[in-house]
Amino acid sequence: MLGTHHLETPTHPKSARENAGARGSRSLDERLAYALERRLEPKEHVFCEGDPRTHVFRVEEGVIAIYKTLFDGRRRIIDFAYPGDFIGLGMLGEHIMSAQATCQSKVRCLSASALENLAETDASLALKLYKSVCQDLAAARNLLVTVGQRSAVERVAAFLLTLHRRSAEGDVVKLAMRRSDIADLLGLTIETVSRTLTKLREMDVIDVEQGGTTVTLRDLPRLTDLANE
Amino acid sequence: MLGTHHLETPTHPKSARENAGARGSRSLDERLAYALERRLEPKEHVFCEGDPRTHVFRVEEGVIAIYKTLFDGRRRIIDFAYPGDFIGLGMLGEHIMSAQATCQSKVRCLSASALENLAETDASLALKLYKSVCQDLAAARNLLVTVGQRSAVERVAAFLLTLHRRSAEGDVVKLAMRRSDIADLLGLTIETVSRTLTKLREMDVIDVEQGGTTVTLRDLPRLTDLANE
DNA sequence: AGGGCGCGTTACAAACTCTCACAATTCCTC
DNA sequence: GAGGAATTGTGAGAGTTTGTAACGCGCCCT
Repeated sequence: MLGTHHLETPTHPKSARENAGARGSRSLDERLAYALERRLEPKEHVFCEGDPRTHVFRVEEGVIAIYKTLFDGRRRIIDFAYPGDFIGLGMLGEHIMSAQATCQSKVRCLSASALENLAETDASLALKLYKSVCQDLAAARNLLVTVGQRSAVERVAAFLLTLHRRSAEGDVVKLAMRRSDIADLLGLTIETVSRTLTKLREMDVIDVEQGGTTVTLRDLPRLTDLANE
Repeated sequence: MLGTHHLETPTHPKSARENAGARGSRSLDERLAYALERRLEPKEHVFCEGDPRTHVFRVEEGVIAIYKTLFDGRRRIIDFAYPGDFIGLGMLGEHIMSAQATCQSKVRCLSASALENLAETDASLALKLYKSVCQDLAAARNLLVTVGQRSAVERVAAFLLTLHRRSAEGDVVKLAMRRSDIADLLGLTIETVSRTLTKLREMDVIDVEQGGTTVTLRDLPRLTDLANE
C-alpha cells in the first residue's frame, strides 16, 4: 500500500496467459466496473476486526487506515491504503484488522467468495492477488524497519519520504489524516509527532502549512539522511 | 512465518481445481522432492539484500532470520522462518532482504523463474503462493503490532507467546537463536531482552534453562496478560 | 458574539530504554 | 580438562520519549 503500485492489469512477458489469463483480467475489471461504490465519511469504518470477511474492497478515493485495537484500547495502525490498493484480502473467514477512512473516501466492493472461487481456476487472477499481497508485505516490512528501532525523527522523516514516493506532487505532501493517525502508525504519541514536525521545520528541512495538513519538503537529501535510508 | 502454518498441499473444497490444480500440486511437491538441499551453519546466509532473486527456498530444519541492514549498520530482523515456510517469494528481480540462519539449518532450493512461470498457468500453485504470502503478511502485521508501541515486557511476552503458538512442545519453548537476534526482532537491545527475561523469571511467569536457550512458560494466562493480547 | 469542541502545539516532570562498564556463564578449541 | 572466545547477565548514569497539563486556534452552534 504505502510505497507500492496499483494493482493494474499486468503485462506478462510470457505467452501462457492467453487462455484463462486474459479472460480473468477482464473479469476483474468488469467486476470492478459494475461493483457497488461506497462513500465513507472520515472515521467511518469499511470493516471491523472480527467481521465476517464477505467482501474485498478497492480504494477509489481518499485514505483508509488499516489497524488493530489492543486490549487496553490503544490503536495500532498497520498501513494506509490509497486509491488503487485492495483491502480485505486474506484467507481467513474473519477480518483480523479494522479498516477506517481517515478522510472522505470511496471504495468499490467485491464479493470475497466470488473473487476467490474465480481465482481457483484463473491463474492470472490468482497471480494478481499474489502480487497485491506481495506489495502489502513489502510495505509492512518497510514499516517494520521504520518503526522497529528508530528514533522519532527517523520515523517521521521516513514516513514523509514514503508519502512523497507514494503521492508525489512536486515536493508537496498532503497529509490526509490526523496527527493521531500518524502517531498510531509510527508508534509515537501525538505530541512527539507534533514536536518532531516542529523540529524538522526549525531545521528548515520541511514546511508545514494549512493548519498542519500540508507539508513541503524543502531539503530532500537532508530528510533522506535523517531517515537513515 | 511466525505464528503461521506450513504451506502444505491444500484441500480445496471446490471442484474447479481438478485440472491444472491437481497437476500443479504434484509439480510443487515433486519439485521439492528433487530440489537441491543445502545445509547452513549458524550465521551463514541463504541470500543477501541485492542478490539476484534466482531461487526460492523452503526451510526444512532450523530457523532463518529475514532482516534488513540500515545505513548505520543496525540490523532489523523482520521475521523468523521455520520449517515449512517459504522464503524469497516476491515480484522483484532482487532480494530486498537478507536471510541468515540463526542455528544449524537446512533449506531446499527451487528455481524462482520456473516456479513463477508455472504459476502463470497453474491457478492452484498461484493460490498457494498467494496464501503463503498472506501468512507472511499476517505475521509481519502481528509483529508490527507487537513492536509498534509496546513496552519491553509486552514485546518479549508477545514474542514468547508467538513462539509458543508456533512451535508448541507443551509449555517449553526452544530459543534457537541468540539474544541479539531477539533484540533485533523486537527493536530492543540485548541488555533489555536479558533484563526483561530475568524480570519475567522473577515474576514466576517463565523459567529460563540450559544457558538461556530454553524457556518454560509457567503462567500462560499471566504472560498473555502481560503481552496485552 | 459567546461558548463549546476538536485538534495541534508547547512545557516540564516522570518513566523508560539505551549506553557503557564489567562480572558470570557457556561454548569451543587445544 | 584447561584456557580463551563468545554470549549472557547485571548495574549505574545518561538520554530520549512519554504523560500530564496547559494554551492557542479554527469551526460549529446557539
